[in-house]
Amino acid sequence: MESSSTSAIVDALTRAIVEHRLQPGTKLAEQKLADHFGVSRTLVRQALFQLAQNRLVTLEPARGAFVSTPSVEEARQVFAVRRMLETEMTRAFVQSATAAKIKALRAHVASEKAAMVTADASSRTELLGDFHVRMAELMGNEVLAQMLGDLISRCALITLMYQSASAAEHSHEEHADIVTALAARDKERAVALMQSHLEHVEASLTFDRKRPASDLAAALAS
Amino acid sequence: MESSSTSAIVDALTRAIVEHRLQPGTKLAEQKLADHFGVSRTLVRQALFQLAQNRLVTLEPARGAFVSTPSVEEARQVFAVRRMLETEMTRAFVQSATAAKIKALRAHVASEKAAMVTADASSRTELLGDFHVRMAELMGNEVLAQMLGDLISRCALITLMYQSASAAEHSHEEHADIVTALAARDKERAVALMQSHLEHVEASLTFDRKRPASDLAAALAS
DNA sequence: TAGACCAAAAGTGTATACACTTTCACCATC
DNA sequence: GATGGTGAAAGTGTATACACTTTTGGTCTA
Repeated sequence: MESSSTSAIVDALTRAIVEHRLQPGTKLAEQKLADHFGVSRTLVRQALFQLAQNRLVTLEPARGAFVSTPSVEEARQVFAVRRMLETEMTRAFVQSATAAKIKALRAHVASEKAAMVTADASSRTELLGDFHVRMAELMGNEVLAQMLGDLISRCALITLMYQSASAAEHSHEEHADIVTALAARDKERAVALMQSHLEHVEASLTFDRKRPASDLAAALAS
Repeated sequence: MESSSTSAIVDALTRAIVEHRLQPGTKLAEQKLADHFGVSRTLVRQALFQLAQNRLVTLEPARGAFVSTPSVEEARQVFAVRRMLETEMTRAFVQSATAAKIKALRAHVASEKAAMVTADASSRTELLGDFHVRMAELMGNEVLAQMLGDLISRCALITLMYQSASAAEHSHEEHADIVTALAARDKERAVALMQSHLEHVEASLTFDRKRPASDLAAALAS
């Protein structure tokens, strides 16, 4: 593999985890990762540390790193925070909405629509999450965008663990409705739609799956 | 994996930065820190990485680590996010408020009052920030509490960089008013008070200070 | 057979080594 | 005196070494 800085390793592992090639609970042995990426354990350890702070990986002292298995309780808390944050974000978005920003959101929804037909589950999940991050970015608040991005990558892990099939289609339609309300500058309607959207996503989680730990080498091969 | 040594270094540096013993812009040389803490550079580097993710420290490639100097723009964004999050948190708090929770907040406000007279500026700032984290904790949402804690430690750095004197007293009084509204289950009043409180804190920042970089050894001595 | 025990293997935690980059003082030049 | 170049010193980035812990697998025993 090519010359990998720490962030390249972080990105590769993040994708593998969020795209669900690495199942929650999988052990991430340092030397195996180091061999795979062609670097020393030093860089792998840095990457694992960073992923642990993103909550995608859990570190157990003297036992090693594992892909996180978010609990149901944690999932509910993450969604509760998202509701708080995004309710107010939506309100503020209407305040500062411009034609260009609406257009950008419409474009995103359009690309969602395309992906619903063609793409696989993890790509769809990623794109659906990006809608929310996109809103934050369009407001010009990097702090908000980064924070929401973190929350949503945690959601991606949760969603892929627990989400029932065919909820994606529903999410996409709700995004479209939200954009319509934003375009109409209808603040209260937009907020209400966003809240019910997040409630729907949370409600669609089944919270009863269990899957086996995945094979490290195979998952990173792609 | 996450050894107590590393987190001890993180804690010590966090305190030094938040308590303003280490001025923004100060260079954090790895070997000097390693000597001071009596460990190898390895652990110091891990700590600096972690602090960089908390935004208390900035890493410049091949040049080293420096205490962050948050820009005015970043300060405004952090406060914008806090307003979003805490507006809704306050709303939710009223919903789930119990006598015990109100009592806990009253106790905190009382300890603030004591500190206003006796404690130094950074202790007061810390205690004032803890009020907001305490609210999150009382709601039983660890994700929220941790996220707010991160935001507030960034605020502490910002506040200590920019805050004009005597704003602390004002904050304390506003906390007391918020608790009164919460105790009365007056949702809208509590939310309005929280919002204006955060606006006041942000407005009290002067955004025009400059201070020299501080001496590493002296700052960590205490 | 089930369980306890122990040694080897595997793996993590920390320190150190070394290559490469930046910084800085010193000197030569204009 | 200012400017620019040069080499040593300091510092960062990555790899490796080594101690210590956990895991594993087999053997002995009841």
